[in-house]
Amino acid sequence: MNTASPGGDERPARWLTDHEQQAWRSYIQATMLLDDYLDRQLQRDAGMPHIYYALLVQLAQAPHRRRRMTELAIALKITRSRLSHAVARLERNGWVRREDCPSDKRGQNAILTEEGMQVLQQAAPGHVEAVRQAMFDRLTPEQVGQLGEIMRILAEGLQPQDSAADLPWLR
Amino acid sequence: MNTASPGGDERPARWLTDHEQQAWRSYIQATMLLDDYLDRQLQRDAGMPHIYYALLVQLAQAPHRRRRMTELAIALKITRSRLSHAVARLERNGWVRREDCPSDKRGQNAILTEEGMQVLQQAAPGHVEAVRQAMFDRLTPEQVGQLGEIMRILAEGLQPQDSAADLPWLR
DNA sequence: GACTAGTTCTTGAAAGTTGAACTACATTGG
DNA sequence: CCAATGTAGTTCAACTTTCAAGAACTAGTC
Repeated sequence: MNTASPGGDERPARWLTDHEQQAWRSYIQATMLLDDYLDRQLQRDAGMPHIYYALLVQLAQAPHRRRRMTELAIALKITRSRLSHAVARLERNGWVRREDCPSDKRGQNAILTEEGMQVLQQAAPGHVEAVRQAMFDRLTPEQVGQLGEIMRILAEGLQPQDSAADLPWLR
Repeated sequence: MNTASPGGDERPARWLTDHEQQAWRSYIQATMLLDDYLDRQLQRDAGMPHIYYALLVQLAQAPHRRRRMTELAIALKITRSRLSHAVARLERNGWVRREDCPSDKRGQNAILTEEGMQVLQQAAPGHVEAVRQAMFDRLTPEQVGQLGEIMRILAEGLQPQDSAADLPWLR
């Protein structure tokens, strides 16, 4: 019905220990719940899903409030296709506009509009408060450190290999 | 364009410390990357997204390999609507079938078919290996413990409101 | 110049998700 | 028993995401 797992099928398959299983289940539950929670919060208070908000944040922090599409896609760790649709939607809302890249005619810059900046400024406090209340108010400073370190390790291991390799305009 | 944040706008809004921001960014990145990674792995090797796989696992572990729809939705922490669609799709594939609940005519049981069980058994080792390779092989046993504890705390805090209400002994 | 290969971004269709409206049945209180 | 209200699950419309394909451009090579 689908491709068999590649070579070495006879390997006895290391299972997870109870300890690991418990951590895994908690991880899945917590990340799903938190993701849903923040998505709903932002949908309600700012009219957009979490990733769209993150996109506006990226633009707000960038010099001149603008950034190349590919750069954005990499920073947000999403596909260019997804980004295209997202920017198209934000553009329809008037939060973002596009501009041809002068140095590379294939390129596009996404630019945060004044209106987009205002939406962001209105949404930010509520969002930060939600994050704080859902995560940081519940963890000790020590746990925050542990979480940061663990997540840093996991993210590093999942980075699409090339990542830093070729972005000449970032150098 | 959207609802203004409710009352008390003048509150100075506690921001995140650098320490917290760093942890937050790593968290967002790691969870996005891991989710994508596992979704792709399961789509490739088992022809379904992660949550659908989790649904089959739930059924496989349930007595008689069957479970009430609402019960499943709660266990998976998804909406009933989403579950309806998921079961419909899995039913079209022949992995799951439905059955009227004898004791409550409104109810439906989802049942794992023999074919579904086989798909699951084929997919499981590869999935476990992916989880292991992406997470547990990179963390020390101590970190696994920390992660489990942290995620347990977060999940608990996000449980749809009632949760703590009728578990007085947890207070 | 023109060929080839690679990059950038968009597009359209299919698959998945969401929230609200809806159907059908169950339960409760008079 | 009956009306009112609640619960189980589905369906609809709007939206987001993914996948595969393609248009437009750049750069290296002969």
